[in-house]
Amino acid sequence: MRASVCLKDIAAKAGVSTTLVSYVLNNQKVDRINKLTAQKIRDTAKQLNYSANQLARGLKTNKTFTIGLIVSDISNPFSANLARIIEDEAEKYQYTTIFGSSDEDIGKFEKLVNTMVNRKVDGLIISPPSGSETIINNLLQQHIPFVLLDRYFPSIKTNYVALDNYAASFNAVNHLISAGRKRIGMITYDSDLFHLQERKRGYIAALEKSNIAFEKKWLKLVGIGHDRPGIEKAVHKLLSTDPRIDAVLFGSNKIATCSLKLINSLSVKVPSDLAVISFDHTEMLDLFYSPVTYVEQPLEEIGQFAIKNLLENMKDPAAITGTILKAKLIVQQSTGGLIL
Amino acid sequence: MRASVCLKDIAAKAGVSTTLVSYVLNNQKVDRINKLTAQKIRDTAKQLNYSANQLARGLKTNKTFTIGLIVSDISNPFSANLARIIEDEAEKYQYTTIFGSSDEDIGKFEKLVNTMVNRKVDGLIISPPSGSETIINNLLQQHIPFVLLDRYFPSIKTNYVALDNYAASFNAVNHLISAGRKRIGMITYDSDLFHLQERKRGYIAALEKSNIAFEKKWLKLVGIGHDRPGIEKAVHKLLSTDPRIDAVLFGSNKIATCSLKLINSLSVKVPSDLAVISFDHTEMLDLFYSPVTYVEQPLEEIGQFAIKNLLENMKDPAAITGTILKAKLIVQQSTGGLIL
DNA sequence: TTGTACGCGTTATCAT
DNA sequence: ATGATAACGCGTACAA
Repeated sequence: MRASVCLKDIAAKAGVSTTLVSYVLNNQKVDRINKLTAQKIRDTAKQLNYSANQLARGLKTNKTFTIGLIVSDISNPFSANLARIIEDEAEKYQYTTIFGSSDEDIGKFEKLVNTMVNRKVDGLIISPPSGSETIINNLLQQHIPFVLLDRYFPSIKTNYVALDNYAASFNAVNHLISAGRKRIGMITYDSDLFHLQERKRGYIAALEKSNIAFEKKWLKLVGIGHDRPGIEKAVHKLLSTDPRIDAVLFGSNKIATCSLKLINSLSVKVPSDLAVISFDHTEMLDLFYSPVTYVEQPLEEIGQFAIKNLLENMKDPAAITGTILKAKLIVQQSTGGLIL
Repeated sequence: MRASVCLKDIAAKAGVSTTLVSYVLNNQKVDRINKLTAQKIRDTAKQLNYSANQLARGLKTNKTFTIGLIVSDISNPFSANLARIIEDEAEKYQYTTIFGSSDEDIGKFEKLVNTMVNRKVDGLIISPPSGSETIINNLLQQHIPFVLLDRYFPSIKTNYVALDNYAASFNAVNHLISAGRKRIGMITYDSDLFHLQERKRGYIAALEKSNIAFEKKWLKLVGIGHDRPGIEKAVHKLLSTDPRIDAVLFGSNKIATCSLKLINSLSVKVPSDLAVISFDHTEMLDLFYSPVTYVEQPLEEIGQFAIKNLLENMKDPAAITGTILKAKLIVQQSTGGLIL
């Protein structure tokens, strides 16, 4: 018992060759085929409920209509939202998406890349972890189309879609300063990833621009994995600075969620004691007792550009596009003006 | 230029047949192959950085090591968390996951199923939308291994992993009653999906058991899509019942999030005016001004059973397992006792 | 150890 | 103007 009907079955039933069946069902050589024959083929195909084996087709055509998506963790709302947009966008062009989570682990990441390449995905959309330059360069050498997502390596010429993290951070901190804050802290990841460096750079630049002397104790770095204890320690340390900080920028939605949970259980009041801003939106921010100002990434655009750049790169290997998008600061109560 | 090195390249370079290369690299017929030859093959394979074309292998072996996951919306935290668990669990057995979101749309759903079947996934994990019985029956007829996730059809004998939604709902409402609530509302989806019916049934049964006469105006049904206006209308209606309800059970995390946002902006106080319980956990619930009691689904277990049942069904087509798991009620402040 | 057919769909080439 | 033959993509499995 074969699993499903194949071209041969249709050919046999319709009394023609598989060649003809293939041509008809793919609308090729339309003018050379007798219309009645064509109709008969179409009818039997429908009757047998035929649909092509994509494995065989892919093997022959070297085209699988599959896109590989590698994020750091699909369960993170940021990734999940992006995945959904990419899925929809890919579907518009008949592509199916396969995915994997790297957990920022270079070993897992490499394995995922290899798996997807061996499955002959037509292209990859990748959030590369720290230290993955070699792997990315390999992809380039193998002429495998891909787009870096959310992050990129300035030293490597690739497609990428990312945020202007410097500006996003700069504007967020600037907003805090405009609201009268003077001692502004930041909790972000201890990582050499460029986009995270940019967030840090924007933070410090905004302070400098307003002649606020940056103090090292205001900047706390935490592990990029699931470093809940690290984040909680950072919050405690920031809250025991003397004089105490009056504002803080969280470098990611995870950091924000974890920190706000802790802050919620302490006697610190937002925004009177402490103004807070988060990177990325989650529902939680709107439902915090003092709805939280946040840096909104244009997820739709990011996803759309990722697919667009990827498709272009698949058509033309020389088409390499770096896309930088701007964030939007959504101001809510958590950064309300100081009562001086 | 061929994309990547294939068996033939190794065979040529090592001066042996492709057959031998295949055997060696797959550790077959180990005892019949000259160890030196084997080593030479392994060396050249490594040297050329060979890895097998999974398309070709799958075509021949009828095994792709791919699992298809269809949820209603991958960006929903419930689905995203489950997806992550399933991804990890599948990876333990070398399976790659491809995914798709149905948006509870039967057309989209059917298309996703077909796409995945044509890609010769070894099995499917599916959250079926309402009205998909025919499609599910087709899968059974085609002997395609699958497991229904989160939902199932009592009328069809399939693998499934689901929650005891009746008990979950019953216990939640019972908890409200124990906390002194007398007029308990529920907002849930207007759907004939069994698991949602069960939630409703549990709610009503709990009222009856405590001799509370159920009133129709306490139960509000909203669209299963993205029905924000419907949910908001339901909240308003529930809050204008007279005498006003003193508790409400939200039938999903989406309903909870949307409702709580609205409630947050009104003058209703949780839990003194209104006790609330949500289905499924999201961070938001912990950060609501009165942390929200919720029905916790054992996501890990659900995901693990899904893969386990699927793998068993793949080995033995006769192995059909229905798994029902119990929810846990996580009590927080939002259901605090009434001050009488 | 090796040749070769096979899985299935595509397509260049050949035949009426 | 219509249609069929056969090679091919790549890895596997069985006969030789």
